[in-house]
Amino acid sequence: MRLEEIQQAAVGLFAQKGYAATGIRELGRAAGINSATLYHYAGGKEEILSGVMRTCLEQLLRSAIDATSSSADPGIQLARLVRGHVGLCALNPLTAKVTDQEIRALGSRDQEALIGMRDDYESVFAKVIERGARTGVFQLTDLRIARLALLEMCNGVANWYRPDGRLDVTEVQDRFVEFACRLVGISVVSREESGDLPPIRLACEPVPVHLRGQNMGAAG
Amino acid sequence: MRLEEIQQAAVGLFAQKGYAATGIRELGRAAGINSATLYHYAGGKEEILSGVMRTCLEQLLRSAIDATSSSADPGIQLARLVRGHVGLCALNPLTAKVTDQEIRALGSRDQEALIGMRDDYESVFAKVIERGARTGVFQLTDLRIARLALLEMCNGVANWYRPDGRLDVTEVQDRFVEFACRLVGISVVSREESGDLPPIRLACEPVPVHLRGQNMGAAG
DNA sequence: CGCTCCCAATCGATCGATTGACAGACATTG
DNA sequence: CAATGTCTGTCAATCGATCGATTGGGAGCG
Repeated sequence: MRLEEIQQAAVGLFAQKGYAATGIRELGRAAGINSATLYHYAGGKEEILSGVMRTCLEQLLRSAIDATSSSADPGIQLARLVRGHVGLCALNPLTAKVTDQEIRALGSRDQEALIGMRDDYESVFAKVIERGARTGVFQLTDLRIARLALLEMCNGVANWYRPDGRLDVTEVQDRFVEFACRLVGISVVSREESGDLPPIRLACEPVPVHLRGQNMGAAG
Repeated sequence: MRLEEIQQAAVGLFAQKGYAATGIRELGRAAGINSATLYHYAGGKEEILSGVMRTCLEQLLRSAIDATSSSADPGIQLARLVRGHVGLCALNPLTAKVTDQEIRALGSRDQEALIGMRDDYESVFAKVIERGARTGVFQLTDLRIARLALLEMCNGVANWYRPDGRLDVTEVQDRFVEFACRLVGISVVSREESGDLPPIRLACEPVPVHLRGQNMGAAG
């Protein structure tokens, strides 16, 4: 699929230089095509960005719904939310970074839609935290600050984690589940309790160097 | 001072739209001067950005040295570091956001210098965390992940806190000191122990609406 | 022929930066 | 006092370059 190659090239450049500082000729060059051809497949610069962000937020939302549907325990729900979020940020750091930082680059139409999706996602966290605090499981003074601190902490993974680095994703997830549990004042939820749902690599995420040339799973 | 007005206008626009998406004519309009006049006072677009970032990082470094010099207890040192960082992010959210996100926009000269300052600052955190873990005060599995999670959590304050909002800075500082202590596995350091060093408003930070027209302290 | 894929060339607009000139304040002259 | 020179502050106009986007047409294939 030519669109995915374009998206991968775009995500790489957007994450490195920012959306506004990246030209469409540069995008074309990185994808190996002329800038005019880029419009044929992707429909324009802004459409590339909004498509990438929608892909990322849809996956986050799906993961959040999964995380809260298989147990009613707020601690386990929180651990699964964190595991899913950190897993996505770690496996798709560039996509996650672009999604987190470039909303302001979009026109008001796309911007409102994507902010709505982000709000939906964050409200899942808010509800879990609220229920955990109301039932006396979590020990928190200010629920809003706790949610913001937790989400920023998890989002930050996209700023420093690299799939070709020394740390493996599962270990980072374990560590962040531990942080999250400590943060809300409960004993640490084990990996068995929080489940080991495999994180998903998004199609728009550039393939790291150490995975280049590998069989991608499906028959080609 | 005309330079500070320009910096304030620039920080406001950079934080809202990003450095690359902000034109110098737009900067001039926001500062009430012609774009050519802007060069007379500030020397160019990139120089404005690097000046703002240097101001911010210098203040952070000074605050970190203060935080670690008045006590040898790793817990108290960590609490003071967090209090200082959160205080600066809360009082100067736009400057902090720009400083955190726009390093990539600079040329390699300024970029290297500022990355060096940031590394110096983060290494203060690293040393405190290392000593706290080595002496058995902190309960941590991976020191690097803990440092990164902690710093991202604190940096995030700049993304949501607004000085004209409902929360007061001290309360946010208290909450984040609590989170930090929980994160490293110690009992919460009280406000008395961590000190109440008043956070500083940077000259480049735009003045929030609710403070407009007030006497700024100095005569004249 | 028709269809898909692709690009060189070009559009008007805007970019960061520079130039040259004008206005006013102030000091130096006769 | 008036005339002149100098310096600072300011901006309209302009520089070449690049921006996102579009056009028209060529290459390859069925």
